Amino acid sequence: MTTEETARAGTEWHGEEAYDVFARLCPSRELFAELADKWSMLILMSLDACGPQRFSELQRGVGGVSRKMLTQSLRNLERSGLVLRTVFPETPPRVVYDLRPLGRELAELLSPLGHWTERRAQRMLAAREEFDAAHAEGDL
Amino acid sequence: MTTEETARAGTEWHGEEAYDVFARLCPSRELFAELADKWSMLILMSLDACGPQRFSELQRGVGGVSRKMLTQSLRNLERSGLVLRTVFPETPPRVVYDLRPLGRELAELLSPLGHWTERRAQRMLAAREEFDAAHAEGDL
DNA sequence: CCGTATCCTCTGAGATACTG
DNA sequence: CAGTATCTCAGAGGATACGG
Repeated sequence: MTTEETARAGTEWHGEEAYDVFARLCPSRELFAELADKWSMLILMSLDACGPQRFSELQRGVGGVSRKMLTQSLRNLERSGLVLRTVFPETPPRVVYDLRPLGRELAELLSPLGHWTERRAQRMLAAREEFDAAHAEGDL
Repeated sequence: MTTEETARAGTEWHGEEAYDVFARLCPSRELFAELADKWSMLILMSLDACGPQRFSELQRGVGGVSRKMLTQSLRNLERSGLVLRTVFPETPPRVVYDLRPLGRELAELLSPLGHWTERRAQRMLAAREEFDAAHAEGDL
């Protein structure tokens, strides 16, 4: 039995044990669930690819995100120490978001994921068609 | 303007252009949204870490997942060509899930994410407390 | 410009019970 | 064992309007 498997023997997490994202009650799972989110990931990737950005820039950059979800996701990321929010008290106000070191670490793991998805999109779409075709037969 | 930024000038995607996860209407975005999901990611990570597994093994491995969500996520992953489902026609039936090459590629990008979360959990939790404390002041 | 507050809709997801 | 089907409900998330 490997270390990995040992750590996962039970998935209840009764404290004392090491952090384990597979364990339902482990704090790291809650964090993981928050980060394993479409909007959060795209925001971090956008900040990684394009550098510091204003709120409205982010909204344009992350296509389809509503102000509500953008605000909400940014707050979570800020709260967990991944993103830095800086307000310039001008009129009209200017607010700039940037990655903090922790966020940059994560973004650098995330960006390859985005690129991989783009690179393999064709292949996955083909697989889908095949799958759908194969399963249409059975349902005639 | 970098290539990256050029590709993201508009986020509408009118076909013809390269795949772009930041574009709301790009097919790669739909794929990304499906993969940027707690359960899908944990399933791929579990298959990566522990090898081929049966349905019930996966359910135990991925703590807290319901049969419904497990089935649903596995179907999606199978449909997109990431996971292979093999049925052994015995009684009782045995069904084994494994990574296909495409899924293994992805899983190898995902697993570091899980480990990163576990490694940095403490730090993120500390940041949260700090944030919450700082914002409790203002709300007195 | 950068949000917050409110309303409203729709689906994500658990619980439960049934099938091959 | 490995699912499918149905019901149910909370909460995700969009639209809109207002505030600093």
